[in-house]
Amino acid sequence: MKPSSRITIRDVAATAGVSVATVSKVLNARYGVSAATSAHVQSVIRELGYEASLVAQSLRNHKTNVIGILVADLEPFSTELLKGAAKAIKGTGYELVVYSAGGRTGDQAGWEQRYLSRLSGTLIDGAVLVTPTVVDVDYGTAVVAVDPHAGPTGLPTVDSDNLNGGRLAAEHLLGHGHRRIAMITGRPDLESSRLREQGFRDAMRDAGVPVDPDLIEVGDYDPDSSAAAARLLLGRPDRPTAIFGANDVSAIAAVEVAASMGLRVPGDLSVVGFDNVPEAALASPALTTVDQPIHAMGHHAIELLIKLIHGEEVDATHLRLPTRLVVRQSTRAL
Amino acid sequence: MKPSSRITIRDVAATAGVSVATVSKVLNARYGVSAATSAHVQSVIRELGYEASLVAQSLRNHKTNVIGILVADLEPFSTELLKGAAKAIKGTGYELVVYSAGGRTGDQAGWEQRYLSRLSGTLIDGAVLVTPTVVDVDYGTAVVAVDPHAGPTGLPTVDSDNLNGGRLAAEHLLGHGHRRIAMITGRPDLESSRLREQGFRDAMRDAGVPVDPDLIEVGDYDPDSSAAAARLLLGRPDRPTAIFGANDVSAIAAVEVAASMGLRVPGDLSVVGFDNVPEAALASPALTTVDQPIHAMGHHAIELLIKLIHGEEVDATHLRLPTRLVVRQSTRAL
DNA sequence: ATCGTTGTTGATATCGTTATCGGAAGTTAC
DNA sequence: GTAACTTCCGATAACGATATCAACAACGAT
Repeated sequence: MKPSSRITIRDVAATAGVSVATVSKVLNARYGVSAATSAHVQSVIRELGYEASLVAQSLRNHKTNVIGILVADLEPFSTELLKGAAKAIKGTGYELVVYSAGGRTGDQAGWEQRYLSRLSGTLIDGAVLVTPTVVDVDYGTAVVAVDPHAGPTGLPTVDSDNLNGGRLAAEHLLGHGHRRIAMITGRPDLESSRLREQGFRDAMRDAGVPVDPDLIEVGDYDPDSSAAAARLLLGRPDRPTAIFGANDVSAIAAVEVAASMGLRVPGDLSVVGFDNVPEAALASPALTTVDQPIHAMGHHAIELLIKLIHGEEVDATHLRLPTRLVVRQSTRAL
Repeated sequence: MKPSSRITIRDVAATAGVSVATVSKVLNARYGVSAATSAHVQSVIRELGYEASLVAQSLRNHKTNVIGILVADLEPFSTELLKGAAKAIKGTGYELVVYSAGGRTGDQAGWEQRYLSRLSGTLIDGAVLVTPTVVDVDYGTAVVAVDPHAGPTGLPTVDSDNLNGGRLAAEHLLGHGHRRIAMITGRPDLESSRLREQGFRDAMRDAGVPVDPDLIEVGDYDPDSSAAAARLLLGRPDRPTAIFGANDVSAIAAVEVAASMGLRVPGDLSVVGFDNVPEAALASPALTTVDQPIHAMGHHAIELLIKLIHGEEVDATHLRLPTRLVVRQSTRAL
């Protein structure tokens, strides 16, 4: 009583007493089949529980209706982006395949390159890249990059106003009287990281506060690396009164390091993050952070990608969404 | 200068001066091709940057090397499970497609049924179901359920020891002197929810403490629903001194409701959760909770599924992983 | 010289679907 | 009654890969 092999269009044609061509026409609502036979074929389809093979359709139509999303790792930011993308994709007729490089497992750069060449035109119709090492090459497919690699790139892009975000964070701390403000920066190869730092520096300059080079440490957007940076910063004799973390992960790591050193946040140290992932609101103390509309970014990335796949004209291939400051409990006036 | 259409096996055969059959043999390392031609063909493949079409291979081989994971929603638990699955799938030769029903959007039950019938045998070789409404039907594919629907089911399953977990939570609170202990239960249709409640009741009975029916409210594993339940419980004149949330989401919701009512956790109210998602450690106060090894569950689900796909003998189709109590700051002796 | 063996290669059918095109009816107009 | 349409339907060639099987050459054995 095994279900035997899958029901094909031929089975349907046979039991309906028509040709496969007719069944195909019925399936795709093509012109050239009478109402009567159409109804009959449809009833047979229902009766047999026939479903067209997506694989065969893909081969024939040169499109798979699958969109890939490549993330370097499932950390909070990409997870949120994934949620936004997953929601956006509903009802579009596309499916979402998730490829995760699986963290810093020495997989090295270029994995998305390899993935893409293997998949494009064969398993996916397009891809959203949420991964650092995006090089500006001609992928065979439609591609949208989120928070892309530094450097001018011709790739369609979705990001947020990182420059202004960095400025907002610094201004918030400056406005609260802080002067010795440290920063744990992100991955130097990421455009977002550079812009956040630049915004931070701009605000400091505008306020006439010099940036102490000793108070800038690289955190790589990564908890361990950021914790090390925080330990360095807070171990200094003239330790900073505030830290700006390039993302929430590094800010939270800084808070934890501070706590382990007996420093109270925000009593002894103010901390500002970036991203406003859900964890920021849950952290204790709740993290003051720069919000980027992550879900919306995922949404726009999918929308943009689908337009590109369809070959539609897109007015702006570089979408930049606004950032804003969310004040919570991790900052206090000096 | 467009890349023109994709390079096919025919192009390779043509430029290499051999037949497609030979190229195919080289690709699959089949017997029957001389070392010389093999080397030559391989160099042509490299030169042209040829990649075999996964779609065509799928059609021909009746397998796609894609595994689907169906989640009802990307809440913390499924997100963690997804991470575990994503990590486990690396190096297996399979890809992971994520299907999210997108929350309680009236999509109604049966969506995974529809998905599966549309995808199985055509786009995916098997599926992991992380979704409530798993009915015990014969899906056309290999299927593994995580935290399945209540009721005996023949489906291969991965879950954790929910019964003992519920007991651990209750015993912890009882051991701290609590007697008026409330519970916010999960979705009544889920086996996990029922078992957690049962374990809770068992421990209460063994301790000789009667369960006040007024102190059991349904939370559906959902933040809003759980918050409503918490408001009900904490609004009572004889309010409980402790709450056991059927998952971390409801426990955190309860903490928030308590805070909004001016109650201090753990001072005025002890709260225990279930799952030990990352949010539990970040919450303030850090949540005492019952840990289930979510990543491991994802890992085992993928492993089991791949074995099923390969038709291997599996010793146990029902994997039950242990739970353990993680004591943090949200509970205190009465 | 004939036969069998081994090693290498290529034609070809097939997977399940869709687009194209031709043919068989039926209908209308003269 | 025939020409010109309309409808409706089916045969068939793709899509890109793989497995089967036949063909063929080279070789040694008889």
